[in-house]
Amino acid sequence: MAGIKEVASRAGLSVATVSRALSGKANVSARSRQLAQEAARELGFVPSYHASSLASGRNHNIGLVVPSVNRWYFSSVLEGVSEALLDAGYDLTLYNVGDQPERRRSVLSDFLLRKRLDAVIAVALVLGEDEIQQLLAVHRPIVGIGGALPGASTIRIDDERLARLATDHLIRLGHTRIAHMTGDANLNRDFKLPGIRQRGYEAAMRASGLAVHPEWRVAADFTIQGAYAAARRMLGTASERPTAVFAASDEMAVGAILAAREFGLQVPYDLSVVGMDGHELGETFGLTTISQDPRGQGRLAARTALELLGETRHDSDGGPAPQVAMDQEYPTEFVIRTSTAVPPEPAHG
Amino acid sequence: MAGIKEVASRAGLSVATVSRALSGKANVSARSRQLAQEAARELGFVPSYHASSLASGRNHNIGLVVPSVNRWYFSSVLEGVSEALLDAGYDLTLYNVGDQPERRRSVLSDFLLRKRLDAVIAVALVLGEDEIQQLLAVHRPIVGIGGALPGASTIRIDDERLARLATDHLIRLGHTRIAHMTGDANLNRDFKLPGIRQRGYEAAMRASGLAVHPEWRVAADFTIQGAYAAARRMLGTASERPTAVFAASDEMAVGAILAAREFGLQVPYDLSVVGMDGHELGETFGLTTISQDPRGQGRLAARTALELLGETRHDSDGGPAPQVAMDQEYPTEFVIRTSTAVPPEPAHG
DNA sequence: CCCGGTGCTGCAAGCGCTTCCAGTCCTGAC
DNA sequence: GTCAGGACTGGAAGCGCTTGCAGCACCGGG
Repeated sequence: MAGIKEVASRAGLSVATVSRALSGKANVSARSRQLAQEAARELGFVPSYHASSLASGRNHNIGLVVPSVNRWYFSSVLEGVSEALLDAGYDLTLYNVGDQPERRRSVLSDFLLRKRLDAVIAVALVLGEDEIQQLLAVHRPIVGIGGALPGASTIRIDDERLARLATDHLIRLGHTRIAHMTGDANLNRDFKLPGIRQRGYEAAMRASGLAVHPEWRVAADFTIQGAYAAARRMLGTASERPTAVFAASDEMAVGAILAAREFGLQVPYDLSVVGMDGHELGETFGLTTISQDPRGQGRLAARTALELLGETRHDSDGGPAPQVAMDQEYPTEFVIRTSTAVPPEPAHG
Repeated sequence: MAGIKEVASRAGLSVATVSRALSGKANVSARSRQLAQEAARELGFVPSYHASSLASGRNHNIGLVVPSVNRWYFSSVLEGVSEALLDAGYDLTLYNVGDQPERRRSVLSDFLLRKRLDAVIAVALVLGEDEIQQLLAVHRPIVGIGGALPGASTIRIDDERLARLATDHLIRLGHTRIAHMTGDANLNRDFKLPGIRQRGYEAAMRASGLAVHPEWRVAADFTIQGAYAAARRMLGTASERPTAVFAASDEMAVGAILAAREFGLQVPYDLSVVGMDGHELGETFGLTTISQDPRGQGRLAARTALELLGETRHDSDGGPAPQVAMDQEYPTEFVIRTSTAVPPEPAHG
């Protein structure tokens, strides 16, 4: 494993010049640069990460904290972040903290703070004041996606408004008996999203003077299979069957559609279903949904972090210092497909 | 940001003793250790990763190279690896190389070799001889999952045999017109798995003297939606409709089931479907499949890597040096559910 | 009483880079 | 011809830890 010293002696240059040449710094003659590059290539030299980080104070490494990696939304965000970071020559250190709060705690204190991360991107992570302070204290950029991180840059969508919009779509079609599939509060108390979307649903119902039947509020775990099981239970037992379902995620919407089919209900003629998120499966099921491109959000988060690190200043030298919005609302799109229609004629009066 | 020097002076000890005390080394008196720990806690000291890595040569960081992060199999492996690594106090650096070979190349040379990774876990990655040599040259453990990495430890299932088994299951039920959903070779030439499973299917068919109708070989992209579209096309155009489908993944099997329903075909009475992998969705669809627990494979891969790093020797000091199998076949399970049955009676002779 | 161990401890030498600073050479203006 | 200034260059001082080594106190055996 060749070090920079071998490269220097092979190139007939000093270590200092080789370092400057290879890292693209100024004040190196074209000849020296070329000599250094050639020698480096011949020896297969790659600078030691730790040594250069230690010396320069920069890590070229960004941490991503996610509660899960198995769900479409999170893996899409991850994909976007990974893409943008790889392009920028940054490493991505992944912390899949899952549901366990104690794991999250140890990740925060033992890992994140070890000065080895230049920035942290946190997805759907709700942190306590003290935790945020802890993070901000190390003076590294923090970017949040889909979760409130007071004090940090965030990329978010207006979940409550969008949930309201989705519900309104059903109401405007003429539905009055609208069920809502939400998260299971017992599963993960830190996962605030279901509650927010539910508020949007309830606000829309209330605004139109519609009753929110407790039987129509069905909790599942945000997966297709969980929602399928929950929807079956609801459709099988509800004293009055809803004519529409607003699911807090597309996976759950798909689960609801599958359950409906099981009951011989035709979507959308017997049951309208609207989802939320923009899952790839939505098209196959003709799902009406609000699409939010998590991959793009991941990319944006990574770019925001890089910008906060001053990584983009090189491009526009002379211009003003980059202004990074503290709170960016990511665009969404209401995609109307074939899973929503006017409610069926009342069967028996 | 307190350094070890501050801790040392606060504890009234030398830097050396503090270092030994905090990293759990022997030859430190209980008193010194406690003093060091107290001082460290009071100052909120966390050792600099880069400095300690540089000095010790150990990184506590393992790289994971995956072709995708969005598909169930890969995200499950990722989850397992992440879990085991987090428990061991190791960092996980993720390289989502995607389909692009040039990205893979740059990842390998620019990142992996930068001495910052203690080991590499590669999932479904087919490497050239030179690439493997390149990796082995840096003298770091490499663990492969689901892909042949000659020279490296691998964790794998016998895809060809299992595909044959799945096909045989259909044959034994009496099916003779068996379609196969495989990968699209044009999409990713490096993804060898579909070809291997297809060989198993063909071997089973041949062994039973059954014809492999070209119309029944349908290529898709290993997603539900892709398989759905492909299966629809096949079911709509095949001159002679198959009575069973063996899909090279559970996602594709689900896609096939959805397509079948679209054609009014009842699974399993009109069409038997068997998948492969053990996707969580399988239960919801009553899918007969061969289950392979990728999460467990990820955990095992991580543990294997740690073992190769000698990370487990502490537990069993005095015992023999850990022997790591170079090639571990991971157990699988044939799960028979309700998507397979005897073929339908021939409709018109 | 002397001596080899044993158990801790601290000094100091790195780990492999980056970067400050001083120095050299060369240019062009005066 | 002189000199200021710019363009490069190399020496050397770190970055913040780990660890080899030497030193010291203290033990028990001879």
